[in-house]
Amino acid sequence: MHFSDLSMRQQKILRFILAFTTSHHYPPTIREIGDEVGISSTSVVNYNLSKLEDFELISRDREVSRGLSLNLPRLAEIGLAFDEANGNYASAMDGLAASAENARSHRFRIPVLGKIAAGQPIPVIPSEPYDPEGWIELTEGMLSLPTGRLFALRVQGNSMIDASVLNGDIVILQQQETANNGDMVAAWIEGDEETTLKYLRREGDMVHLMPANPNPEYQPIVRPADKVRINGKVVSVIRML
Amino acid sequence: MHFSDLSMRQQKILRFILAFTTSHHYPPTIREIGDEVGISSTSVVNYNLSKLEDFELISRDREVSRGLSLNLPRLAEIGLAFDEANGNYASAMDGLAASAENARSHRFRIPVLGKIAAGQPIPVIPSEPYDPEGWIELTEGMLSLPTGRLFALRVQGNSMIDASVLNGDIVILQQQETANNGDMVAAWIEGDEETTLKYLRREGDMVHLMPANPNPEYQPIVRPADKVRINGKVVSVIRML
DNA sequence: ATAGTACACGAACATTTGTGCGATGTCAAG
DNA sequence: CTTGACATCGCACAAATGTTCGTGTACTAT
Repeated sequence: MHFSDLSMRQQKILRFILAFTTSHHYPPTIREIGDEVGISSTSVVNYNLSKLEDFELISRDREVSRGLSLNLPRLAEIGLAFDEANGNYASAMDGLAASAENARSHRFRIPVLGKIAAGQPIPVIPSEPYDPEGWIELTEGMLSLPTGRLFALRVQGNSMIDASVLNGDIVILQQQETANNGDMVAAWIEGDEETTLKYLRREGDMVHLMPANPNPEYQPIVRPADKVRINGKVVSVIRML
Repeated sequence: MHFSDLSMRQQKILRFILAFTTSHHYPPTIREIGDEVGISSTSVVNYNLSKLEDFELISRDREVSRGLSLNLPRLAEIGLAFDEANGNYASAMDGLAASAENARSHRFRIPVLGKIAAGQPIPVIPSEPYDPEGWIELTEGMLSLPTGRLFALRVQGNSMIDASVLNGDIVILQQQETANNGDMVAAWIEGDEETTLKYLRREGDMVHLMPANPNPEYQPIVRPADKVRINGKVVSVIRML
């Protein structure tokens, strides 16, 4: 299951819910979704919403207005794709007050999507739907890189301790399918069905995911390149004490 | 303006909104609030909600179901006492001035005031944020609700490398005159006329400022307590790669 | 006393908003 | 060609939900 496996409408719906929820602090209605995604019938939105619920990408409270919430950790798992043009996913939507508010400010709003294992990778990231604890906002000069497609994860485990990334830290990643040797990346390992935070190293057709911890308990993970999918590259680390 | 200045109903309403939003991931309706707080009339809830909006403690979207959201930074400012029954954030805090002049947006704006040495002297930390070289914005849950003014500094030097604070990192500090043993603090050393970033340790009348670097080049600084002034305590570390 | 203000109540009202259902189009399997 | 799962559309309906308004009470200032 990958984000791109979803229908275009479902992808748009997810992106819209994320953008809307982030800027409004409450979820959108069926009609608001329909208007934005270009679905005239509320029942079609409802239909797709139910599909997304089957995939556990959202959860719904029936008969409750705006009774839905994103399962952001799961979204991160399947590789939510951000809007290319605007970089910032939050301004992906047009015609909303949100985008207007966003357009004039040179800020990066970054969702904290969930946790990532740095250590013994955990099979499935335990997830609660939309965690309101999570979004951070940085201003222009704070990030040097082309601003775009950013998301954040909370680190679990100590495998990257030598890279000064500790258990509990938040890493900000730039969403990308490829990365260079030496980059710290979030990688999905097919077969193992797990995501982990490691240094990337390529050797021929093999990909080495290198921990940064001298303890022998942490060993490199070596896999064929086609069994590893890069979710993003770490561009920033944040720690709360 | 303090939290306890609000009417009991308004206090209850705020606590309920917080509890409800936390557990449902969307805000409550007027009637849900009324039921919980013990208000039979929806108009009374509406009335009090409008009051709270005047105080900028919440923001509302008119004619929108569940169209309200808490202004957490402002809430922290006025010292919201959380409900023990609901578990979270049970500690009573006496919030003081934070930097939340942008009340509608529910964000913490943190000025980056300058550099701090891990071994080098730097100028005083101004009590009035002026001419920051930049600023960072974090939102609501990113920081455990601050009880004081926040500011940020850019780290120079490697004396705290063992604490995973590297050269070039940005540390966010909470302004306070005192700190506990083990806290990482920015301290002004009288006589030396310099500010430095170190771990704090008290021993009798002496204050030890401990580096976190095994290299013998970095030595603890030991001074009489009255020669050391704490400028703030590190609550967060940010690193850009 | 009189007027004014803040707060509260309840009921009627007007939207907003989720749900249900019949009809249509597509496409691949039988 | 027929069948049937998918996905879509439009529309009617009912429930959920914000708004308005007339009334009442208590307290304050004039």
